[in-house]
Amino acid sequence: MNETFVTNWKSQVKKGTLTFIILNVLKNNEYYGYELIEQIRNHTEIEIAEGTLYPLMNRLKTEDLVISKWVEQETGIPRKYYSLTPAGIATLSQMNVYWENLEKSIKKIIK
Amino acid sequence: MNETFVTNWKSQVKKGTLTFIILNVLKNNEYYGYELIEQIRNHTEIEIAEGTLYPLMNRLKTEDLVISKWVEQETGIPRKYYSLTPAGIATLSQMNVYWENLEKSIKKIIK
DNA sequence: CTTAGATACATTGTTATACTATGTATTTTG
DNA sequence: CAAAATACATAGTATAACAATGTATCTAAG
Repeated sequence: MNETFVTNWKSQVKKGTLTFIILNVLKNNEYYGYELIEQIRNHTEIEIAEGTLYPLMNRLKTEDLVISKWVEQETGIPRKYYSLTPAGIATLSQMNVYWENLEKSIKKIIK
Repeated sequence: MNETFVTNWKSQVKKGTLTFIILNVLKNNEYYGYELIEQIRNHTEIEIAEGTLYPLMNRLKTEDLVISKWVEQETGIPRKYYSLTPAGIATLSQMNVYWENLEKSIKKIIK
C-alpha cells in the first residue's frame, strides 16, 4: 500500500506537536536533552531524532521560552538542563487552549 | 508577548492534521473544495486558506487517496467534488490508529 | 445599474521545521 | 578492547501551510 504516505504524514503531524509536547514535559521538571528524548520515547511511543531535538531546543531558547544551564557530572559528559521561563509558561497555556479545541474538533469529525 | 510564535505554531500543527481532518470529513460524504473550507470553518474554528486546500487536494489525488469529478451547476461555477478511494479509506484507518495513540500520549503528558 | 462581496477554482513563491547524515567525546558493557 | 550507549551539535534536504495573485460567476446593496 502507500506506506510512504502514512510515514510522511506522521512526520508532518510531529511538526508542531513536538514543540507542544516538549514544553508540557518541561512544565513539571527540568530535563536535559538526551533525557527528554528518552522520557518521550518511553511514555509515548514517539521517537524524536537527536537532530530534531537539539535545534528545537535552541529555537525555544532564542524565543525565550526555555533557559538552559550546564550541569557538570562527577563522571561523564556534562548535561544541559532545560526549564521553562515565565514567557514559556504563558505561551504553553495559550497552546493548551488551542490544542484542547483542536482535539475536540477532530473527535467530533472522526465519529 | 510572543504572538508570532503561537501563530506560527498553530500553522505547524496544521501540517498533517489538515490532511487527517479532510480525509475524515470525506469519509461520510462527497464535498467540493470551497464547501470543505466552509464545513471545517463552521464545525471546528479551523480556518483553511484556499491556497492551502487546493494544492492539498491535488496531492491527495496524486496519491490516489481521493478522486474528483466536475459537477456542472444550473447556475454558477462548476464544482469539483472529492471522494475517498479504497486506498484512501485504508490509509485513513491507519491514520486514525496513530492519532488515537498520539492523542492519548499527549493527554497523559499534559496533566 | 454598478460595484463590492461571496462563491469557486488555481498557481507561484516564501517560510518554518522534522529528519538524515555526520561529527565529537565520554562511559559502560560484553 | 571494541561496540553500544550516553550526550552534545550542525549542515543540508524535503515537505507543506500560507500569502499573494489571478480568473470567472453570481448576488445584494447603494
